[in-house]
Amino acid sequence: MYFRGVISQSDMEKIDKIYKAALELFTTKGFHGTPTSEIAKTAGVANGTLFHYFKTKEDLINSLYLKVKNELVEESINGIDKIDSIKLKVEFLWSKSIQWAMTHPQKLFFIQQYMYSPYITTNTLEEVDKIKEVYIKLIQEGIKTGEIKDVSVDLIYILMTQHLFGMIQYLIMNPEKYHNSEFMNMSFNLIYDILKVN
Amino acid sequence: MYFRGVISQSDMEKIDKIYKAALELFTTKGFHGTPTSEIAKTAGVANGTLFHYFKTKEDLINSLYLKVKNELVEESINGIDKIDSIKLKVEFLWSKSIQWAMTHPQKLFFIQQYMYSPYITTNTLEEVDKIKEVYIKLIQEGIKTGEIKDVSVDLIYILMTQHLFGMIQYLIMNPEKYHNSEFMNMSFNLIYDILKVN
DNA sequence: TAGCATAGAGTGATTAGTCAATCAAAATTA
DNA sequence: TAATTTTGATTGACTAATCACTCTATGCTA
Repeated sequence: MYFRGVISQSDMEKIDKIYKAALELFTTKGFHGTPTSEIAKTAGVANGTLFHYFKTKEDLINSLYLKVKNELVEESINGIDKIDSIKLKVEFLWSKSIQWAMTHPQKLFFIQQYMYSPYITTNTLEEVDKIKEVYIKLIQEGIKTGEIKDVSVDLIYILMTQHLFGMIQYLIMNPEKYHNSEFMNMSFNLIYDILKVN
Repeated sequence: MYFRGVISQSDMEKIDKIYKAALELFTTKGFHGTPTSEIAKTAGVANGTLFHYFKTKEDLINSLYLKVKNELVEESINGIDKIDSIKLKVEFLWSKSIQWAMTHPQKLFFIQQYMYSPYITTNTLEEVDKIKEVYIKLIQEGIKTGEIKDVSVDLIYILMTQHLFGMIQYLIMNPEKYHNSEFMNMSFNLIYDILKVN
């Protein structure tokens, strides 16, 4: 987001409306498929107002990504320091991420859509590695204590993330499983069995 | 692809040149970022020729996807019937897929780019379920014989695919590991340990 | 009244797709 | 075989539409 000066309450409301409209339209019609004019119209502001808050369309896309991804990070991390065991910490992150994705499926889809688009700038990518850091530290700690296999940290991180995405994909198609605690328990063990030292 | 009449050798050559140019440009500049005019220019044909073979730009994108995905399917499946054990069959598919991805990283990137874009039509998706069928049958057989865990077939399929994508992502970033057979062996066991009944 | 937010018509650039003209090769005729 | 006609591929200038972004006039608030 691009802005010079103090951001007032009414600014924030307007910006939020633009974000909301953009998220809705991007996920249903794609980045290219949504003209800025339609975003403005859906948000209930004039075309010019959109460009008052965002330098370009690309700026809007990148800002929205940062906002959404940040939301995911905050909600997943919040409260983790109260937990002691490494396994429980990993499980905490795991279930919080799933919880977030199940309550905001559109936002998850946006993240994926963005990740595989040519809009990503190294700049944006770097800003977002907070959650990766948390995972990486956990994994490293686990390797040190001997709880987690001594395999490349990067590999473990990628596999966890991909496994998580897969599980969410399945849950979105079979939402009743999400409320089946036996299933959810098993689903975590499926991935943790890979990581843990037998 | 859209065409009326017999497709000659020279047609195929032209079409291939268009596909090649499109793949190159789409993966580096995105679907929206590449004008059809540039595809035609790169392919060395006139603008009108492109539209002679493909009804619309979207038709080109979808056709290219089908072609690439089909290539992956064919190369992964070819020879699998000579193998007996289920585990070895799964491993065969697994390593063939990785092999293909490592020799055609651009095509893999295109597949992912497409999967998370709004160009997918149900039509296209259905046409592409051939490889899924092979996997699904293998999994079902494995469940019946007791070799594979009795979990939802769809879930197992999604997890395998995601795990595979993750592994490829890692290998592309660390290509030296691809030639390390100890690593490659371990990488397969990582996923098979999830599936197999202990 | 000063200063910033908002509006929305306007602009210039871009692009998917068209179409009438051209060309090459195959088919037909002499 | 040579001349002529037919067929369909190929071309690229052109068009109609779209879109990101600008700009100036107006509104609002402190």
